[in-house]
Amino acid sequence: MPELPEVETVRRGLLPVMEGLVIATAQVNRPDLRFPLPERMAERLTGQKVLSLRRRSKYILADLSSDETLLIHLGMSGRMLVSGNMLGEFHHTHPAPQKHDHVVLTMEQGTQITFNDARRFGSMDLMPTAKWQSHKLLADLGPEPLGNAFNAPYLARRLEGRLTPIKAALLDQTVLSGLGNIYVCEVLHRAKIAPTRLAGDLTPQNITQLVPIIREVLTEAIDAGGSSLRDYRQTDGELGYFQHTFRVYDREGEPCHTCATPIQRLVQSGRSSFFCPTCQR
DNA sequence: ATTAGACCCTGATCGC
DNA sequence: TGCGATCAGGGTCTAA
Repeated sequence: MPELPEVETVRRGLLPVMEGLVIATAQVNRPDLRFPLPERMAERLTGQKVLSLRRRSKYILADLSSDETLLIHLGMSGRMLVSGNMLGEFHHTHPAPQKHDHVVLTMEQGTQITFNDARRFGSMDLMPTAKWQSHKLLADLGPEPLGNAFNAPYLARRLEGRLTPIKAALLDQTVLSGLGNIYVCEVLHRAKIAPTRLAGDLTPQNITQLVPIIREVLTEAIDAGGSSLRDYRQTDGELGYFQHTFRVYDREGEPCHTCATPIQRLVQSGRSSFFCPTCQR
């Protein structure tokens, strides 16, 4: 599942084949994703020009000429794959339809954009563009980690007094939006903070260090095209390569790059935390 | 108000 | 090779 860097990579991959261009047809193969697809989605997309393609947290938003916005969430296993006639280059054939190709958009110049999602935790919705910020899935999201509203005073205020582990607090999308399991693990290792530390027990120095580390990890991951473990692919089917840079995630038993102590794994609120028991306190 | 746990669904992998 | 248990980048909902 894609976290912020993977979603941003997908958005950048879709940009040249969607923004400013018209959706010729929309085909829905399966409407029962995480939530049912909106009423008459295919008709509401057909003939619309995509005015802009934005990202909010782990969501992609396509603003349409109809004054509606298409909201896309990839869930755990969702992919957006681009094929066909792209930017004047002719890629001779469309790939064979795959299992779990739930929605296929065909753009006017012939590009096909396929939403494939084996687990169907992903979702799509349509809403009035003017009201996008109050959409149920977006209304409670915390600030973008790469934006100005996310800073040390803000984070300190949100963590103050919280008895939950810092791991859980950073996964809480109302605190900040965009981090997932991988990047929280990586951030906490770089910040030398144990995932079990209570959020309210972080020192002001911890919090001051955390903010630029979060920005750094996410920026590096975006530059690497995201992380590909199992499902995630860029829009051209290529893998991201940030996984080669992991310091702790999925490295249980392997030596810490800093001190050689074996990386440990523990389960917190149902998810694996990977950490170095020596470096992270 | 917070927080932990079950649940949603499919597929890959591992141990037997 | 087969089979069950376990695990997986997400989030929502319920109940304590």
